[in-house]
Amino acid sequence: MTYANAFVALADPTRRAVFERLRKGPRAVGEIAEGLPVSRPAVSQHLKVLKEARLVSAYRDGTRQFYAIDTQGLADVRAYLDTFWGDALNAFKAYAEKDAPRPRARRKGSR
Amino acid sequence: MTYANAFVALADPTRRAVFERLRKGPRAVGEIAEGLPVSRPAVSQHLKVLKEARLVSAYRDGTRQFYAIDTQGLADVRAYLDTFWGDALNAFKAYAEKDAPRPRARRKGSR
DNA sequence: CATTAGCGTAAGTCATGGCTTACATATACG
DNA sequence: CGTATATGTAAGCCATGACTTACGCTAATG
Repeated sequence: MTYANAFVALADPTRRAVFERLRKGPRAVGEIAEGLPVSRPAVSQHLKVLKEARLVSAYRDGTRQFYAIDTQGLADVRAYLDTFWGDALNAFKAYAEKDAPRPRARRKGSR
Repeated sequence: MTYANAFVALADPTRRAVFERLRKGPRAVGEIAEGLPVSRPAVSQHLKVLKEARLVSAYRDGTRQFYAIDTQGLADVRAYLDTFWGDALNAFKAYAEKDAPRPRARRKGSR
């Protein structure tokens, strides 16, 4: 159920901005916070949420903490979404076959 | 940028429950609300958010309003996530090639 | 050791949003 | 028309969470 956390994580614009800053490779917290309109502690809190959603991973290098994109969380979200695709298509199919061929209003007297 | 709304929409558990109830085909608002631990107006509000995120579509049938899954919003989210996959892999690749195979200290007055 | 750099955590503030009940709107039907 | 059914909207309450500043902790450095 990590996809639930992933949705929550990616729902916040600032947190997406943090996440997107890791596109070009691992970055330290200070580098990520630099240029963002929020404080560095705020970035730390966002990274924590992203990490719990398995969207990022971290490792130390001296006093610095590097964060990188973790594709695990992305895969979880993708898998969740894919279940809807199949279901949605199947549902439409079943609906078209079993129920009314036209989803229009069933008029009264006529027919 | 509808993926932003989609993330917000799917971040809420109740709203996901509403969304998942459409897996097996279009449903009226009353049917969706039935069995859920929230009131029917709450479901209406959730459906509004889902609709604005292009995750569901709606059509009338008499006094009833049917909602169905709209794959457009799903596709938008998927496309957004896919950009990270490529970037993440490329970044790792570039990192493994250019920088050290071991994430050892570098830069900034290294000695 | 003492100091500095780099992060994480604590505590408190404030806006957002999810929920409720009450009301408004729209369509079918006798 | 008047009523019933089905849904959307309004207003208000309250918990959650995103932000701030202040502080604590760890690791490199001289």
